[in-house]
Amino acid sequence: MKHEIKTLITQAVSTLKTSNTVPAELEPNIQITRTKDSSHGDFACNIALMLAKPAGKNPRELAQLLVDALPANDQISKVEIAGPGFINFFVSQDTTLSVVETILNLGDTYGLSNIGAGRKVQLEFVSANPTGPLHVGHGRGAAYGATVADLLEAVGFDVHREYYVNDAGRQMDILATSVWLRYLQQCGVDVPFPSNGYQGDYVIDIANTLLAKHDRNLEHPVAAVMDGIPADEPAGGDKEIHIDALIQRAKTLLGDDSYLQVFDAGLNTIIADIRDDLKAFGVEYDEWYSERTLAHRGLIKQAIDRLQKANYIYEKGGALWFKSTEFGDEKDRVVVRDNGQTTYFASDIAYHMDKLERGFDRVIDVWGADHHGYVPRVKAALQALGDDADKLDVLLVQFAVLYRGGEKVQMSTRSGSFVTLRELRDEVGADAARFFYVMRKCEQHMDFDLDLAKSQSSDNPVYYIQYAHARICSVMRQLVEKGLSHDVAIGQANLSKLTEPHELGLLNALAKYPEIVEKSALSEEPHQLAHFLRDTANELHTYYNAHQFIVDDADIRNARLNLIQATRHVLHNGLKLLGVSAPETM
RNA sequence: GCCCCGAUAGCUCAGCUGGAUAGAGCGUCCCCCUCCUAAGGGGAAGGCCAGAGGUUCGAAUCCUCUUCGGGGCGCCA
Repeated sequence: MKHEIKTLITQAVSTLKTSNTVPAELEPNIQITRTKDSSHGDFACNIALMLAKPAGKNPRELAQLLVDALPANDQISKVEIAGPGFINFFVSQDTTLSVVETILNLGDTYGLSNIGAGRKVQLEFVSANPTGPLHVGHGRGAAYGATVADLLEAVGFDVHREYYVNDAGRQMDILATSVWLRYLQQCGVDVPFPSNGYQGDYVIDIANTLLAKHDRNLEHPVAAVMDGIPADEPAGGDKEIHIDALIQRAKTLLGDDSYLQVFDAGLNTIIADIRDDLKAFGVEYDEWYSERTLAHRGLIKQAIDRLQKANYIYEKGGALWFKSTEFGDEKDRVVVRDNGQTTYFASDIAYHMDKLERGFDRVIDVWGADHHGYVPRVKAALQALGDDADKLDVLLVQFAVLYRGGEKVQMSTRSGSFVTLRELRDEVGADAARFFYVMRKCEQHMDFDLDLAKSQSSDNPVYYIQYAHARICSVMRQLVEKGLSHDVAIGQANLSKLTEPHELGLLNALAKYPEIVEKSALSEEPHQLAHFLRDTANELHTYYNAHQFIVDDADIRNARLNLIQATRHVLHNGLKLLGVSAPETM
């Protein structure tokens, strides 16, 4: 409907252009908005206010000219000029009511569209280092990324969901070494555990499976492990130097093959765990992209070569630097260290180069807001490579802080006692977690109230919406118990009897749903859908309290049942897009 | 020091990308089940949209400055 009114206005404007009432060169941005107040009709357009000045007319006068030039349309029952010069449109009753039939026909597909026209979008999200279980901070990125992906798919984009696995680099060596040291401890070797190692119990679990598989074949005496290793921090040394020495020692004593086995035992166990965890959270990927393969396929070298050929690489202090400052970054960045190893950034350049070469029309990265400083250099690299950096959008997600009993829940990765995503799911359930995470704009800091997420009351928006859905299902069960049935055709024929304010409010909400989905998707703002569903649930509950659905008059009864069934579809479809279940009983 | 995000009711947040009288929920106070789930509904009170300038027909929304929060500024990943 919105689009149709826009078309009408566009035609009216061009009519005025041909009569020279409005300068022909104007290309106005026509905005049609839903009104807040029903006395202003259903839709409003502010075009006359915007064109008044360039056309040299007063807004109300111009509005009248536009209204006069408006083509006839039987879906519009009335057009009014109001206030300073708004053009208000009143939609005909038939059009208002037709949404019910549309929804009942389309069912699960109501709200889907094809604005994306099959354009390929790659969406990378979570991509947490596989050095331990996901924690609650990752949960927000997971819920947000998955929902944006589903929304984009709903409006017709071809979405590719990807997890970038950081399976190379020093952090992974620290993990492998941590696993091996725990393994040695399980063997009874009295080695100290480094302060900078991964402290979590899951490392011990991995060590135990390693022990079960390899018996004591990876064991070395404590002297061989620790002799000549610089002191750890608590002993007055440097924890970084200490752990690096231990990594080297592990590689030397184990040899390449055994070291890789320890490394992969850690990596594979954790990746499998992350995959299960996300799956239980309703989040699945099309691809798990390995950082290691970038090097194996020569992509890192290829990327650096291309930058070199384009003259954006120079040598300083034994390292190779990328001139990212030429593209607005605040300083140049190292891509190859003086020890010959490429940096994480070099991998990321190669990864993003590869993303664009895979033919996506658009590439979206969902990152934690703490990585925001990283955006300019990645964009700089794409520009330097001659790729279209505008195809890349980075969505930054702010932190979520958990509250329990009004107190901030302390998190500490260091001690290994952080709150994991799994613990969160166990505590509040996947539905509440998914909903709460997307209830806020992503750039908004979030207070996640665990008690509220758990509470089964109207305070909790998840239950409130789910309850509206369950209530409708319950009404349908009651109908059967009373020996009645729902006749959709009779309901359809009597829709015009739905004239109560509650019914009109609900009809309005249902008609708005496709616009909400479109807008949530295109602006990457799932919270708009979350808020819409809450409002729609409210309309339903209000209606439920004010009116009886199962009434004696079969005409009104079936018309109302059509309306609430349509509402049920919208709630169901919307919740599904948010990754939340729509239970039939509660 | 530089950069990013935020500041709206007592609390947690919306505000449809510049429009009509700034909205929800919670909390507080009053009210509604012999009736389809009270996991619900109705009503009341509650606001200098952090502050100051600017842009224009019109600003919570856009620009500048200030104040206060959160985060980031490695040859770590």
